[in-house]
Amino acid sequence: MDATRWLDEREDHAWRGYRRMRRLLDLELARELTQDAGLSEPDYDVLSDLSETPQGRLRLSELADTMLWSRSRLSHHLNRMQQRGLVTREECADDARGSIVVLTPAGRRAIESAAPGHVAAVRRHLIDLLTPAEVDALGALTHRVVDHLVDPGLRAARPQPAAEG
Amino acid sequence: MDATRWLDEREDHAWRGYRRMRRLLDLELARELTQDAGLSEPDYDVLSDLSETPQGRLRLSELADTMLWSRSRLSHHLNRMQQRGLVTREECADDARGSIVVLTPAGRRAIESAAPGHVAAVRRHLIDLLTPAEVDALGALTHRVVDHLVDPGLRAARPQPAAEG
DNA sequence: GGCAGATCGATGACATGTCAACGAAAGCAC
DNA sequence: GTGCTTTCGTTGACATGTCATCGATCTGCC
Repeated sequence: MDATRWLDEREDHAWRGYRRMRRLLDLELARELTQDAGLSEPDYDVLSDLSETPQGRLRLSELADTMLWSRSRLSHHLNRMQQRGLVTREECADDARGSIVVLTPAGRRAIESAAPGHVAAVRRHLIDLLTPAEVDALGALTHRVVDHLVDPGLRAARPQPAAEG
Repeated sequence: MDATRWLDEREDHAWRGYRRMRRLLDLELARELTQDAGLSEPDYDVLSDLSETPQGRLRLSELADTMLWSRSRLSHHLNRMQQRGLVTREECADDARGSIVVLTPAGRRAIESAAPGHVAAVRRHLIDLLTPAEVDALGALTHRVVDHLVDPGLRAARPQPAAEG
């Protein structure tokens, strides 16, 4: 049992910063989204993923996997969205167990009117505060962490500081 | 009404990466924390902040502000932690409205036994996957975003790549 | 002192997320 | 086809977070 390697000052700074940003950024984006469009962030994400498909239709399990949600959570959330008329469910022809989530016209209007404001908020509170190099670093770093979480066997190594371009 | 500036490919990559990392990293850290120490992340944060004070005591509102929690949320959560014997409440001498949150011996044991494993998990799943430059970049970027959210008036500008000091 | 308004923390109602369990249907072995 | 196992999506119970509200107390002002 060797001694714990605590976080040094820089590591601690990064870790605390990440957690504070996560909390405050989420709060602010959710606040603006609710105020401007009457949608929660989960609502927005569901509608957004649906609207990116050609037909505005997705198998429930496929949508859940894309969003990294449990089927249970998605099912509950769809009930609420369905009651508000944003989505409907249809039976799946191939698989009688399945159900297909369908964007309603109202749902499409909702996401289309919400998107510009939301993207602007993401820019204003995050993206436009970063240098291009930081945007790239954030993209690289987050995807490396995600890949490692999905498959720790990959031993997702730190890229070598030098070399490579 | 000018056209929306959508996210370009790199910006979208960073934004999607951030959201996926946030979700997966939180899930994994919470999972390990529950399994190894019987604590949730909120539990851990409360205990951690308390244990960093000399006496293990903090005014409720002070703790709430530090954690960026609402007083309501903290009050609810303390009820649950109190029932499990991790904290207690004491009256505040200076201010009869106030209450002081106190770490119990059991609470101190809980955080002290949980901390090494949790820090190791943070290293394994995040910090140790980053280059030193990325750690610094993450620290700089997140704190800039946080400062801007706390006080947008600061116009927290992107640091100039060159020059300036 | 006495009043007006702010702050503190608690509470109840409600929204949301998690977890375990379930019935129905599909897949697979034989 | 018959059974065993897995997958799909739903459901109910419960844990957690948010919001509006409340009584109590403090603060500043007169």
